[in-house]
Amino acid sequence: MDTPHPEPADRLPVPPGKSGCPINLTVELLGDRWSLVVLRDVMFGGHRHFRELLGHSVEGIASNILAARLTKLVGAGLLTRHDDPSHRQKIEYRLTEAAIELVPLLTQLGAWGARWLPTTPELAIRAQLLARGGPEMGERFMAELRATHLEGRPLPSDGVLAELTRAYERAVAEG
Amino acid sequence: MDTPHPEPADRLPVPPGKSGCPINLTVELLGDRWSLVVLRDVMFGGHRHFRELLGHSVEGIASNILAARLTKLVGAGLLTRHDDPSHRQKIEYRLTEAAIELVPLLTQLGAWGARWLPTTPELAIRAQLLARGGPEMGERFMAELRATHLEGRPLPSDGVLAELTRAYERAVAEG
DNA sequence: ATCATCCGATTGCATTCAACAACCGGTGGT
DNA sequence: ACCACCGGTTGTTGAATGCAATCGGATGAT
Repeated sequence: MDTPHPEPADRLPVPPGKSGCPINLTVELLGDRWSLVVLRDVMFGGHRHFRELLGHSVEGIASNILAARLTKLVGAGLLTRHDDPSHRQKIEYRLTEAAIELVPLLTQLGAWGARWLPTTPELAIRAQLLARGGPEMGERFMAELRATHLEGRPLPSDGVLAELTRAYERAVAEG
Repeated sequence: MDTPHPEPADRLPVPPGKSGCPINLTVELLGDRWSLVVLRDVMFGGHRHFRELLGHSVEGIASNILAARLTKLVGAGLLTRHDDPSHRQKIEYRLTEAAIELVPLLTQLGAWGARWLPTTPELAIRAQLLARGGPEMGERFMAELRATHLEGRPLPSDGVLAELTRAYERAVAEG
């Protein structure tokens, strides 16, 4: 659980004998079976609690893996832990700015998968819609995420996420 | 080594009991410690042979892992194997169109890493340059890769890759 | 006060994956 | 004949992952 720093400012802490290549370091941090899937569920699914993430994910992550990933992501500065007023031992996980800036990456990931892999059509629609929206749509989405995760404001019902969700539900209804 | 099909056209082979989410399927395929690093070395390093990939990578992949990844990537339709005329048992690995279309993803990966992780400054420069070039630069780079990997033409000395390499070497010399 | 339920995890166990080092047979140049 | 090079393979070890069962504390209804 050695964590890279979450601060973009300080350069040159320099890795010991490792690589230092941006692609390699990112893969080292996020290149496993679950990290990005968990972040996807927090971003697009709006799930902020352990049980939500455990159950509502389509893939069925094991609870020990989820716990390990959450700890790692918090340590890496991609998630923050907060007490939930409604239940003393309930914990809320929120995205940090670093995680929110993964939106373009997740977008590309989804777009590529929708293009080259045998995806479920209804699920592919969201990815395609977001990719087709371009950087402008990505920025709007990131602004929404900042508002809800960083400033605690409610999600707009006319926002990007709402639009994506509606498109998905429409596809499910039609299909 | 069960491989998803490399054809974008045929939809609806539908995964058996799995997920179907574009992000999840892409993570399932590429979300490990080495797959993207190998592709990075083929794309940016121009390495097409086993020994090159084994030695010239900064990270030092083990030979058995490299062999396994190459087989997997070929099976997944991201690389193709070709005999090398210069040596009967030399094998050349070339990028496919599917792999070339990972350029935007690799770009985002590098940009995010350069922004949020303790990268080596000289290596970060390439990532930042490519990201700053936007989709237009990405397209030019992809065109270069198609020319060399798909059509067998030589790399232009005034191309994107040459420019990135020069920027890197300049940074090394100055630093 | 009791009890079922929900909360974020933890434990134990089996399987898979990655790292490391040694080695293989075929090839090509000298 | 020699030897460096070619794309791998083999064997071993420790780490990561997947799965099922379970934990102790908190909560709410009865």
